[in-house]
Amino acid sequence: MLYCQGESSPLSGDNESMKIHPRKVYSPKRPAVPALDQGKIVRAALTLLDEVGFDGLTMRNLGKKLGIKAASLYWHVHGKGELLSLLSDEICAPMRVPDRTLPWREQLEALGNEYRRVLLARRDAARVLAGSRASFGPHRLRLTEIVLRTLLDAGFDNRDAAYAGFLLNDYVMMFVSGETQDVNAEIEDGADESFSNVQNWVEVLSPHDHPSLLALADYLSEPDVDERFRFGVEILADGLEVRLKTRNAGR
Amino acid sequence: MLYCQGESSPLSGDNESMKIHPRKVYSPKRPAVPALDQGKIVRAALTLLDEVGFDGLTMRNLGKKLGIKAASLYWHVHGKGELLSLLSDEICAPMRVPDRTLPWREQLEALGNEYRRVLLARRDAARVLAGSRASFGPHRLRLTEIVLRTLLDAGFDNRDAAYAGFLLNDYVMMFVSGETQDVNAEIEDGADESFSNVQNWVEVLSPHDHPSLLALADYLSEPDVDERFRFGVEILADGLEVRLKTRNAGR
DNA sequence: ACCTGAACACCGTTCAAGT
DNA sequence: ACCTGAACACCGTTCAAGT
Repeated sequence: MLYCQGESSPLSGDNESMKIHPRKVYSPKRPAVPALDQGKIVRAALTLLDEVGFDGLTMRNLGKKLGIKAASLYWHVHGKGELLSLLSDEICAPMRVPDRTLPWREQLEALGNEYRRVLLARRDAARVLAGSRASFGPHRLRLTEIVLRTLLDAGFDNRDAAYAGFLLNDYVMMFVSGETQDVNAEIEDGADESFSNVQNWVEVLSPHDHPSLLALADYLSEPDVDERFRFGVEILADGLEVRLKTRNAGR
Repeated sequence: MLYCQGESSPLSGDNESMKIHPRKVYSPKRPAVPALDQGKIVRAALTLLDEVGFDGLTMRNLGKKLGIKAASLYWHVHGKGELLSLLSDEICAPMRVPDRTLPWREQLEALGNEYRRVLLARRDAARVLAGSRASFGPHRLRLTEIVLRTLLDAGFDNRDAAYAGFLLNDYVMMFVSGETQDVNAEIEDGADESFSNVQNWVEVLSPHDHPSLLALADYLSEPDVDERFRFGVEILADGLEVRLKTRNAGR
C-alpha cells in the first residue's frame, strides 16, 4: 500500500463523547448541551460548500442550514475568516501520507498527487484555501511537516528544503485553482457573443501576430489535465534533483 | 539593454484623438462626447485599485470616483467580471519582452522576473488576475505568445511548450499572490491572541511532532522573498532543461 | 445614446436584549 | 452562557424613466 492513513479528525467521528449524558441535572429548560459548537458549524459549512459552492457559502446561508440566525455563529467563530481557516484545515484532513521508505522523488510525487486529490474532493476547495490565512491548523501542519521532512531526508539543506516545500505547495494549489475555475460557464447563453470561448478562439486570432499560440491551440484547450499535472510535477522533481546533485558535488 | 518595450497601450496615452473636436455642430445641450467611456473607466479603476486595494474596488466606489452613479457603468461594461478582465489586461500592458537573441533559459528567467515586476507594480494585481476569467486581452495574448515562441525556439515540442508555458505563468502568479497576501495584518490588535503570528509560532509547536518545521523556521518566515523567487525559477528552468535534453537524446 | 433614481436581493458584522 | 432581533453599512445588478 502506497499511503498510510493519517489520524482521523475528531470532526469525522460523531463526537459521541459529548453526548454520553445529554441531559444533566441542570434545569432542563435550556439544554445543557448547546445546540451549536464549532465542530457542528464546520461540518455544516463543508456540506453547504459542496452543495452551493464557495460563492453560496455565506454566514446567512450557513445559519439557515443550521436552523439558527446568522448572528449566532459569531459566538462560536470570530468571523468568516476564521471559519475559512477551519474549513481549510478540515479539507486537508483526509490527506494520506506516502510510505517513508520510498525514494524521496516518489514520496514527493505521491504527496503532490494526494494534495491534488484532496483538493478536488471538495467543491471549490482551492478557493477556500486561497481565501484563508496562513495555514496553522493541525492537519496542514502535519502535511507540511512531512513534506519538509522528506526533503531534509533527501539531503536538501534547510534553505532549499523550505523553498522547495513552498514550491510544491504553490504548484498544486495553483494547478487545482486553474482546473477548477469554470471557463465553461458561458455555454448557457445561446448568444454568439461567447468571446472567451475556446471554440472560436482559434478563428479570431491572427496567424501573423500569434503563430505559436495557434500552433499550440490543441494543448492550450486542456485536453488532458492529469497529463499536464504530471508534467509539472516531473519538471519540479527534475529541477530539484539537479539542485541536489550539484549541491552534493560541490562539497 | 535586456528588454524591448512592447507597443504602448492606447490607455496609456491621453486618447487625444477623441478630443480633437470636443464640441461638434450637434445641439450642445448634451455634450456630443459622452462623459464616460471604457478607457476612462479602466483608468479610474486602476488608480482606485492602487488607492483602496481589491476589496475597495467596487462598482459603487468607482462610480463615486468618476462622479457618476454606479448604474451608469453598466452601459459601458457588462459587469464587474468584464471590468476585472479589462484591468487584468491593462495591468500586463507595461510588460517588457526580453531580447530574442538570448539563450532560451535567460529569456525565460527574464520573462518570469518581468511578470513578477509588473504584478508587484499595481496593488493587489495578482488578485485581480486571479479573479478574472481566462486571459484573452491583447497584452496577455502578446505575453503568452512570446513565452510559447521562446519555448518552441528552444526545441520543445508542442505539448511540452504548452505545458511549460502554463507552468511558468502559474508559478509567477502564485508566488506573487503569496507574497502579496498580508499576513502582517493582525499586528494592530494589541491582544496576545495573535495566533497565526510568526513570532510565537515557533514557541507553540511541539518539537516532537514538528521537528522539521521548527528546524526550518528561519526560512519559512520569508526572510528574503527575492531569493525564494529566484530559487523557484531556477528549479523550473533546470527541470525544463532536463526535459529538453532527454527528449533530444531520445530521437 | 447615455445617464439617473430607485429598487431588488443580497452580503458580513455588531450589539442590546432576551432566556 | 448562548442565542435572537434588529439594525448598520455595505455589495452587484436591473430597469423604467429621464434627457
